[in-house]
Amino acid sequence: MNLENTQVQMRKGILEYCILHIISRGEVYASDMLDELTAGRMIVVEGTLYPLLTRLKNAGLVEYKWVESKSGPPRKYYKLTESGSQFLSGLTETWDDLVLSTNQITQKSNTLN
Amino acid sequence: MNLENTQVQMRKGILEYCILHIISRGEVYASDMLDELTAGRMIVVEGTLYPLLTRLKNAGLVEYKWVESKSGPPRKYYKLTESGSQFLSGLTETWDDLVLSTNQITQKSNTLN
DNA sequence: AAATAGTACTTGGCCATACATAGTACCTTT
DNA sequence: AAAGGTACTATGTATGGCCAAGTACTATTT
Repeated sequence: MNLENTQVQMRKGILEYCILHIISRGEVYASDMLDELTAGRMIVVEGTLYPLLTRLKNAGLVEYKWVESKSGPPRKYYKLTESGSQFLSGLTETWDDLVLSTNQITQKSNTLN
Repeated sequence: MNLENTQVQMRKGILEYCILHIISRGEVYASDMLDELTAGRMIVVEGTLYPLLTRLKNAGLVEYKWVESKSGPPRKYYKLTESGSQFLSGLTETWDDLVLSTNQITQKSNTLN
């Protein structure tokens, strides 16, 4: 039980939320997502992102189309499905609630005690 | 892949943070913690809390002493160790960073696009 | 044309945690 | 002694993040 490990655990599920959100803003492919995540200081490696995209696709939350590239192999451009859009709404609420609860619990010493 | 499942995933690691924080405010036993978590709308069941406390104890982050009760079996009253206090500091930073990053990514459409 | 480097995506296995479920042990009340 | 409540324990399942290695395609270099 070390910090690094707990940091990994804390990310579980949250990445899914971030990625769905990024996809919701327009069609993107994996490298675009990595760039946006990195810009937000959320470091993600390929071995995490690609399996996650596959899960989202299998769950019917996203879909993709192949688009040829001028500088390498073709890319999968993702976009949200209707189902994925609804799912994202639910996730947003879940995340907001979680942050609210956590803040209330961890700041209780300053406000109630 | 459903909402309920993702909600569970999102909690991973965060409970550890919340519980360490609760223990940091004074000696408490399991039922006290459950009450505080519930008050913050963070629902936790025994099957989650007790194993977590055992892990924290084995990792040397918390320690406990048995205290007899007037209304039932004796209780384990927990408090943070020096090591646990440092760990909590690290966790606090991790959590704050995670919230910051997530908010930045999910609100990007309003600020940068 | 062959070798090299870069980009995009895939796959298999490992680990830790949240949870469900069932069970143990102790105490008080009736 | 029986019943009910409280406190804690143990086992097994499912999931996701990550590492590491690998495949496949393209462009560039030699």
